[in-house]
Amino acid sequence: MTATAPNIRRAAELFHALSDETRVSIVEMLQNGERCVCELQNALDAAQSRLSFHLKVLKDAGLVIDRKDGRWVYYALNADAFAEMQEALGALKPSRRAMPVRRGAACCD
Amino acid sequence: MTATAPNIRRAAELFHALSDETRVSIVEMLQNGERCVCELQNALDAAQSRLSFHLKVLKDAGLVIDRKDGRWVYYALNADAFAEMQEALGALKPSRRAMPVRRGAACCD
DNA sequence: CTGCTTAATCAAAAAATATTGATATATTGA
DNA sequence: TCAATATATCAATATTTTTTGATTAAGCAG
Repeated sequence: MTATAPNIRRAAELFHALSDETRVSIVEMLQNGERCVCELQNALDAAQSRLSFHLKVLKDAGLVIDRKDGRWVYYALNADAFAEMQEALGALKPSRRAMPVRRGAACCD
Repeated sequence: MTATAPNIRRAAELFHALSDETRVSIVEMLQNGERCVCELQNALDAAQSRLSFHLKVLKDAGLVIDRKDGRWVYYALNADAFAEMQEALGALKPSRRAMPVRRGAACCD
């Protein structure tokens, strides 16, 4: 039992992709449609290679897709991955019938 | 403009809290009600100080609350933070009317 | 009190991530 | 063809996280 269930691994990967402010900002910018790297660069005032790095993290996690057009590369959000994330989050959030307090029984013996 | 909007910072903090497999596993265990540290320890087969560390990350982000009872400390999920996370995610996911492809206009000049 | 048990904290080491600056590749326009 | 532009990638460094092994504090049973 050293391995982690794949869904847990995947959930962590997805959340990890959004665990950084720069990446959240990128996603926020892409919220209303695709943008090329240089637009993001201007808007976020981030060095080119830094942006490239974060875009790769997002892309590896599947949260964005890219499309090359001439010398530009346009990035856009991938709705499927966001849906996947919502499911993952839904599966983790406290269930309606979780016992809030467990009286009496000791936990460890 | 060095500072990040607080909601972006907060979103990253929340996602960060779930960006690690151990922490996702902890949350999954707490899904059905509170557990004391030693129970988590047994179930996850993790060293005590390691678990304590991850519980602290979750607690600092507000995702869990703790309750001391005798020599045990019980941890439980905090529904409010999960709701907050769902909102954050909802705000980031592609909007229904996002232009999928922007034809024509060059991006940078 | 004394001795166990639970759990937090701390310091050091290890591992993973992020940033920077340089270089490489592809595309376009002159 | 040549120069300029957009972007990816790489290597080195810096920074942040995570793990580990003590140590500490508090609660409880004898």
